[in-house]
Amino acid sequence: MTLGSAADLVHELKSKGYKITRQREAILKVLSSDECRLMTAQQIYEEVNATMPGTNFSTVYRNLEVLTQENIVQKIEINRDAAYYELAPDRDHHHHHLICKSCGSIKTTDFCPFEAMKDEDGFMPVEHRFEVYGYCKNCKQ
Amino acid sequence: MTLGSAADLVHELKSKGYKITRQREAILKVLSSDECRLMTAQQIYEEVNATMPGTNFSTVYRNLEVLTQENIVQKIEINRDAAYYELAPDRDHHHHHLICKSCGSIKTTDFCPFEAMKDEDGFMPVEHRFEVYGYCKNCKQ
DNA sequence: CTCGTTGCAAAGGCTTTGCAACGGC
DNA sequence: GCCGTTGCAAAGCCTTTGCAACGAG
Repeated sequence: MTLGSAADLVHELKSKGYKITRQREAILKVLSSDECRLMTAQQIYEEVNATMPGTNFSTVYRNLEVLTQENIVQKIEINRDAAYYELAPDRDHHHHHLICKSCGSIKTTDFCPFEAMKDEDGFMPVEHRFEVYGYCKNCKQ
Repeated sequence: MTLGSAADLVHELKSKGYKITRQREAILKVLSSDECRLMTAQQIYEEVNATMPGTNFSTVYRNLEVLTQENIVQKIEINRDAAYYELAPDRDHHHHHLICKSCGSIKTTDFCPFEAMKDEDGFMPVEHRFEVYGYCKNCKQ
């Protein structure tokens, strides 16, 4: 699976029968921008409106839902304040999160505990979440 | 640290300057009942009202917040529908969760990936969450 | 032209908060 | 009696939904 560029993702959506709107393109562009992104709907909304002014909050939410269902985006519910979204593991490299309890910054780590896990009586694992909370380099004085 | 019985926890709260009310006792009793519990505020509210009819939702929430801050209870935000609460790892044995994507049942596992994690450049870990989503014995046909 | 998509506004659902009454200690 | 706690009702906040207008193919 190729690491998703915005254009690739647009193409993929199209081939699945979805229409390509300027709003949809803007959202995909934000999500697949260079740096590793873990964003709230609010943040995505703001960045999208920088290129596509007038785009509605509902539109962002509805598209994030479509993208999540099509497994292009992964929804992460770290805390109840707001859900986070990022490119799905298939599109990006598999990783986990280091979350600073002080400044809220989120780093990614390649360490994955999943392989080490022994069989759990009868349970068939499909997905997993591993998040570490602590203090980042700047905040740990 | 002793595994918290309701009486112990009541005593601990008292020694920290909190007043002991019948509502508070009922909440602690529910949380520290025999089986490993991972409950929503709604579920706690219902069980508390079985012994203390008339207890308000706000009271449950306010107490859960106090208990979380005093590190007696741990708040787990698995999905946005509702937060889950359980005795904090210090009070209970350390464990993680196996969550069935079909029936929603939650089992616990003693497997913990934390020791295996290598140092992450400058990040000082304090807490961690590891949750595995999949299908339980009954649902995995 | 058709049917998916958007904007708008309102509703939903969990959680929090203001305030007066209550009740541990 | 004091001050933390409760009950009640209302508000907050993220997210979802109904509906008419829009627009991609």
